[in-house]
Amino acid sequence: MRGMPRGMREKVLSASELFADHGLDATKMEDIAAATGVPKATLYYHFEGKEAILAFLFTEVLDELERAVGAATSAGGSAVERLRAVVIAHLRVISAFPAASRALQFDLGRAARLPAIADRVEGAFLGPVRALLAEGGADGSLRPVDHPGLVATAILGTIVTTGIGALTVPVPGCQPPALGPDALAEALALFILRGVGS
Amino acid sequence: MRGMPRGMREKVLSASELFADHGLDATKMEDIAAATGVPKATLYYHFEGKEAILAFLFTEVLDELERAVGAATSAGGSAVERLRAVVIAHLRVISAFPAASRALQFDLGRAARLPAIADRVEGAFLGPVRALLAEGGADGSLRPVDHPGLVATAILGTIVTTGIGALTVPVPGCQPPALGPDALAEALALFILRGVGS
Amino acid sequence: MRGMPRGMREKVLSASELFADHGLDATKMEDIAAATGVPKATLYYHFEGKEAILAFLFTEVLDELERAVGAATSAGGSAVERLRAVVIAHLRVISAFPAASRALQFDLGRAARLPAIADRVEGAFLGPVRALLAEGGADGSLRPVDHPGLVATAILGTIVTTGIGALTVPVPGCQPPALGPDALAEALALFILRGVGS
Amino acid sequence: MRGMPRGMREKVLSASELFADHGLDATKMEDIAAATGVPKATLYYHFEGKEAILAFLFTEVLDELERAVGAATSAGGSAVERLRAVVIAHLRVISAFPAASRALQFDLGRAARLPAIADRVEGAFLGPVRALLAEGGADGSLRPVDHPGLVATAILGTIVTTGIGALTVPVPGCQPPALGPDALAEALALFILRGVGS
DNA sequence: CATGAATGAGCTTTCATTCAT
DNA sequence: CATGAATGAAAGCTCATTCAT
Repeated sequence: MRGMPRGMREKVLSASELFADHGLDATKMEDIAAATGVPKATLYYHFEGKEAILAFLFTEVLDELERAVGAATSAGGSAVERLRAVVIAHLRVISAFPAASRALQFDLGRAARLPAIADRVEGAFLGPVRALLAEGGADGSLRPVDHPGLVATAILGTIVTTGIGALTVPVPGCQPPALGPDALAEALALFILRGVGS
Repeated sequence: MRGMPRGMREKVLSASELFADHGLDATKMEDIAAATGVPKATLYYHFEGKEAILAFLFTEVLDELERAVGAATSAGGSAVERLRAVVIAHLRVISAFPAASRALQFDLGRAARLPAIADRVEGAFLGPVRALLAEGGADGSLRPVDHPGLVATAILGTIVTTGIGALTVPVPGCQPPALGPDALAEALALFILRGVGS
Repeated sequence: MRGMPRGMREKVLSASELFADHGLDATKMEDIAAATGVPKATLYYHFEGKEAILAFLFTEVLDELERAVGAATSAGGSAVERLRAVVIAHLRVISAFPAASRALQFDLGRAARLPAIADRVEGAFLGPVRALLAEGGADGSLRPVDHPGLVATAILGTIVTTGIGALTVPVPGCQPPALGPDALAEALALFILRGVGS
Repeated sequence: MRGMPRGMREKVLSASELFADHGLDATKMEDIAAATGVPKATLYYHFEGKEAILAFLFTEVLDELERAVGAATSAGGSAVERLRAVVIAHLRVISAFPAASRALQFDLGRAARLPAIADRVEGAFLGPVRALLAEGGADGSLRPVDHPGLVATAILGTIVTTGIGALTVPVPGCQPPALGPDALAEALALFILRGVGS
């Protein structure tokens, strides 16, 4: 990917919607060109191809996720407070990049198979959360868990599944009384920390 | 979809792997024909197209899920016991249809946008689980929750994300020490009921 | 073509409209089956294929044309009277088989290249009219012409072009004040006998 | 249809023969590509599809027809002289574009149903000829006719039917002693002006 | 740097036709 | 005799990608 001129980043980000709505395969270079106003051949001048554009979008989201989760985990406070901060941070990222997040989920199956993406998710979210679970077990603010990898994945699934559903708008007008990212985080954190048992 | 002759069902089910590995768009009718042994034109005789075949696969999984979850929720016992049964049931379905489940997750973005699929997930899982949450709140075996729809979705995300990761084999050899569906259910139920708080 | 059971002829004739509207290639066996109520495989039992069905329709029209023109030319009277009768006869056939006539014109290019059809047109119309021109030249009721074949073709073109346009309804509602076959014949006979010169 | 580069027009015109010999449906894009030397995808880049290519060919002929008939009718002289000029002009166009004219007649049924083509024929031939008939009725050089539209159509049918038969070569070797366009025009003009009556 | 024009490589889909019953 | 089911064989069309300017 060659250095992008000013404005290109924003233009290309605006293609997220397309990928989110149709998926990688059904999104044609022609459509991207039309949606961004950047001629097809110019897109090829800056990106290797369609996949590179999608990867760029994913990278933008994952960069932000890494930054936000990093900030949350490296802040002060007990493990439980920082885990709560992670949930909020993640949902805010989804809220900030709704279309790109939706695109990421749309092509999740494919994305998860791209080692580059899997590595980024590991580094940006799963690793930090596993570390947090360990620290929490040690400082007594979290319950020790037998399978930290599994639990980290469960937390990721919880956040992403509800976040995409509640914070992005797949079909206009068919959402329940939408919670904002912070209210959603409140409810989710309760679920993640306490579960549903009495 | 015309009435399918004996054996066709099994042959077509065997195409799940293809969809699971490549996704809808990258799965060519040619490949399906080769994998199933059913000539391309014959597939078109029985199904409207590629999408209809994928929908058929999804339907098979969701039928089984509905049956299994239905059995779990309608069994005797407290709400908490039945919720635990639902988790086991769901993971067993994923375990029984690993490829089709993976395909369902692969094309989740698309699938979730198909109202038919969304309705089936609602009827097969979300509805029953919301009912269970309400009953549990009433009988005291579960903690009352403010947003039952959100929590049901969180439980679904938890089960599917970890189930697909642990019970199906996307890329050979890169799994953690694989738990079976029942051991996984044990661990997940703990997370879902207790959360990770201390 | 096997012997056709009762009612089949009428059913198949009712497919003329399809051929007239879409042409041979764009008319699918499926459509013919649907339009006639005769199952596709049964059509194949009675006809060699699509072309054979179209040929059957053409034959019906050309049989009738031959009969009608034959009656007109073999009636008594001068050559000019009989030529006038030929014009009337031809237009009545078009009027009696509007869809099949339209189909014949639709696939005229193809039909004219089929020697069988060309021969039938020669035998049913061109030959008799050439004979009439010769007789008329002899009995003085018609002007002797240098190229009787050319003139016979010109007469055919005149009748068919105007007849199809005026007596069949390609597009509903866009016809000029429609003349019936006999009024049309009157006008055409005047053109054919007198021309437009003063 | 995008703007065509130099040489494309000629190349595409050379496909007339294909359409003339096989008709629209039986002419495969592949054949056109082979015949013109223009790759299939490039044809699709310049034309919407097969029909658009055929329409382009028709347009070329009809443009020329319009020009030639326009010149003939706007020349000086009496109506009868100009009508004679129209016949010559039309036959010369057929002679200049034999394959495309044949293609036009081959798919006449289809073409006539395309409003665009019908309009062009009206503007290029029928309208001018109707005007001529009116002028001739006024200046006394032509016989007044009751149905000018019908007569104009009859003249068109006469010219086209004989012109295609005599000036283009559908099947090698089965033509009568071929007249050239001018000799043919002579014979036809006689028919059109005087008819065959004595 | 940017891009309009061009195209190679496929894939979905359609249908005429066959044949076992 | 009649027909539902099945399929082989195309062909139209699309699209990612390239490249000369």
